[in-house]
Amino acid sequence: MAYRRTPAVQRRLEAARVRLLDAATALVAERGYAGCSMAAVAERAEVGTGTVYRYFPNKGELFAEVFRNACSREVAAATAAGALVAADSGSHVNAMVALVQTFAERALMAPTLAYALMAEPVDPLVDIERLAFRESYGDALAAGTRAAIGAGEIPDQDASITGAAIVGAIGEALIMPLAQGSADSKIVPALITFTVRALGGSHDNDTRGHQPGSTIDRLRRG
Amino acid sequence: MAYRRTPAVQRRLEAARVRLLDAATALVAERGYAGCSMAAVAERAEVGTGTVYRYFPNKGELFAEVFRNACSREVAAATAAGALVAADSGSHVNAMVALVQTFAERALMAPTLAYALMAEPVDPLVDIERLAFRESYGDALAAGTRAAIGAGEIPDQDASITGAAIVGAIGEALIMPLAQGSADSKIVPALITFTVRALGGSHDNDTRGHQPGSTIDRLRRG
DNA sequence: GTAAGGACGGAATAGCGATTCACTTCTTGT
DNA sequence: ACAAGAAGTGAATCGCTATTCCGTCCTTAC
Repeated sequence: MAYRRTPAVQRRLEAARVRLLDAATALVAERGYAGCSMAAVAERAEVGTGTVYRYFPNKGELFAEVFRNACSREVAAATAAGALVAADSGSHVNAMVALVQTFAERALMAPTLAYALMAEPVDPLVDIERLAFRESYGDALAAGTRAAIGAGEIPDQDASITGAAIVGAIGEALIMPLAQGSADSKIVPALITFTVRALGGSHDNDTRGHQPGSTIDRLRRG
Repeated sequence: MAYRRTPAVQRRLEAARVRLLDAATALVAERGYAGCSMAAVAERAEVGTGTVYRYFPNKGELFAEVFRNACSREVAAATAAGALVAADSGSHVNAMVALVQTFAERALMAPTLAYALMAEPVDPLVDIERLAFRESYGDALAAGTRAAIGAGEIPDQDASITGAAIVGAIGEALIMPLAQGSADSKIVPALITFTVRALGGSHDNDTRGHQPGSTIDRLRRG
């Protein structure tokens, strides 16, 4: 009984785990899930293939965690942008516009990752995370919709359906640009108009707080 | 040189090909793509596994054709419904409503197939057909949008983006019901309202020609 | 009837990447 | 320095199913 897991080792192990997650995330962002064999992840993290299995029971679990992290980062950024604008402008519709805009711009900025998160064929285990991702976005939008209804900004409607529909609309409209790489600059304004109309509201073309380096700008850039 | 492919044989071969396509289609509709091994298709069509390869070079090609057929059937039904209403009511917005409604109702009626066509992870070769499917729908909706803009029914907008966004909205809002099987009856009206608002138009709640057995009813069911 | 040329069947194979495992290397406490 | 026990390694294995292969069975023309 000579080997005790000392704090230093514990830290090294945790660091290795993080390195594996980072390697996997980077690979997805670069090549998509298709380019992510376990061997490639191991190589990128500079460990042996077998080592990966000392940290994750199988590929599905590893990438489920990768997707979970990436998704929650995205949702957090978008909802934070929405909350910021809600507090700042007092308009729930404006808040939803900010949310949608942040979602779309971040997706266009990291197209391969966005495609993987939204549409690429992957593991069933990972699909669950993707579903959760879309659901989280939908929920955030549904919450905004409810708030806007409550404030009388938009007509009464089934907020859950509206939320899901907006997620789908944004996602679908982005997929073609994402698949190619041609980020048409007019797509985001068009989607914002679409969203606001679909909600049944109106929105002042608010530009407060959109200076480079502002909080909301940082949220959009990630 | 004794065996010439006689017309009778030719017909038998074509029939066998159709039987294979039908078997594959039925399997997709019943169990989804996941339940479609080549062996299962062969068994269902009552031929040996190897025989399948006398008709299709590989699995991807077989299912690409299956998807292509199913997709064009769906798109044809929806666009026909739209055209019918356009001619009947003179309103392009009403036509788009009919298109969306037909799309959604048919999807809810054949949920496993709809899920496979829209969202299930499949072969890359098949993915191309799926993309084409969504694109066809988007194009049909974009055409309707353009017509409605031209007729002054709705404000000017990028019709391609609007078309794609509507496809995405409908698809996403349907996926959860499809994944489960709970076809909430209020989802279709909600999606219609969403669509009309997003277009920026209004629509009279037209019920002409919606009697059971009418042409449009047949399009929706068929 | 029969030989040529296909068509069919389904067991055997191939290929691919996830996963394992027997071994090496490292860390720790004495 | 040493032994116990972990952690790391990567070649070998496994599992799965698409695909091939070759013997058998049909169809045709004479």
